[in-house]
Amino acid sequence: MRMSREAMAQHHQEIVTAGARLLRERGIEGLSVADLMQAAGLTHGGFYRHFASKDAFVCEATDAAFGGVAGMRNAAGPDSSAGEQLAAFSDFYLSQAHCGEPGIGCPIAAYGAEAARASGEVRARFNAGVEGVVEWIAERLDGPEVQRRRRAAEMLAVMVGAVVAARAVGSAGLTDLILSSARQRTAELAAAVH
Amino acid sequence: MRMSREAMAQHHQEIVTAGARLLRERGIEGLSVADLMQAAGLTHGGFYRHFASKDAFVCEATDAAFGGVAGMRNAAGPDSSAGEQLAAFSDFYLSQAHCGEPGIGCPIAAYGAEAARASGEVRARFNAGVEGVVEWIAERLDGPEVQRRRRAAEMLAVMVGAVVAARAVGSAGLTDLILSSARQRTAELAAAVH
DNA sequence: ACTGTTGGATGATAGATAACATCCTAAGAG
DNA sequence: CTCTTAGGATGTTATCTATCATCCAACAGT
Repeated sequence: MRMSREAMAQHHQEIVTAGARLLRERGIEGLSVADLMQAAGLTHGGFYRHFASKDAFVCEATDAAFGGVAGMRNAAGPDSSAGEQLAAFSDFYLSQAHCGEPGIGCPIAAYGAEAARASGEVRARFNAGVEGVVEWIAERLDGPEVQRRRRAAEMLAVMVGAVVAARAVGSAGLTDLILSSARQRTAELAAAVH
Repeated sequence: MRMSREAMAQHHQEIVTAGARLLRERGIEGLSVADLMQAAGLTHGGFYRHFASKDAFVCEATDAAFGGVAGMRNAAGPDSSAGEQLAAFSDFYLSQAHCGEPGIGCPIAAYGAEAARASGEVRARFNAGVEGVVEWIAERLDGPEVQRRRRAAEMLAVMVGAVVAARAVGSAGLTDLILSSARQRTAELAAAVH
């Protein structure tokens, strides 16, 4: 059943979109090609007309997931001040909502550990993604370039670690403690901005 | 080939020890029962004489892995000051060595994200493990109980996030930036100790 | 006899291919 | 420019092989 060029592109898009979510929900090894294609409304056989391998799909879906992070960064709107943008970003990142819905959240927290043992291509996408986040944060901080990057990296680390730890523990009290202490630190870091 | 009672206990111990390492190296879904038993010097068939299920094994191995973290915390020796103990812990945690050898490192950074979607039993072990680390750090900080726990939670978060992010990116420069900025922050946090 | 180990069996599921049906697209004829 | 047609792109179903967790019967040391 050959489809039109647009239909094909749309299917590709749907696979990547659904995949970017499922990848964050279930991890790389936890997501099967069959489940992925079913989520996209297709059957598993057609997968390899869109991707050379599962790994190639993971690369594309990872890019899409980091693109979602970019959207999350712009939640405060482009007209807001740097401080407001940072606050909106870290507030959402460190929210219970983000912890509860990994599928729409940060790929680093969702499957960064798995990506560390993935192919070089996947790691390259993560490298670019992490670099992008650090740069975006650094642009919104004050001070000399080097210090801004250092503080941006620290901010990313607290956020990622807090969400990973908060998701791993079951107790609500511990989750709150971790998230709120991280929120406090990100607020401090973002305090001195232009 | 029946073995003595001690040999049986020793085998159990070997499975758990080898498993605690492999679990951190490959993740829960990335580790097969057959590989695990082979690493322990046994064949796959006997696994279920030691554990009711793979999940039960993951629980025990997770406890063992957190036990390894406790050993890592005592690297500075019990005679050192609180500040020295904290510094030794965070210095190792945020070292290239720890990033390069997940098998002997922190289970939260290694498979915390996977644990978040694991069974309630596994999550309970993580809860206890994380609580233990936070408590250990908090005991070595100064100030009122509540603030100590907050700072301890923040410290754990930066460390976990830094290692997860550092492992996920390939570039040495980015890894260094992340680890060193986290080291700087843990040093600040540990500065005011008794 | 009991119990832990072995090696193999089992059924499920994984990623990846193949044969086949469909029908879009581009090239050439008029 | 329009119509036709050959060829290839795209999706479906069925299937392959490997591997997974789990279980079991036979063996062997206590």
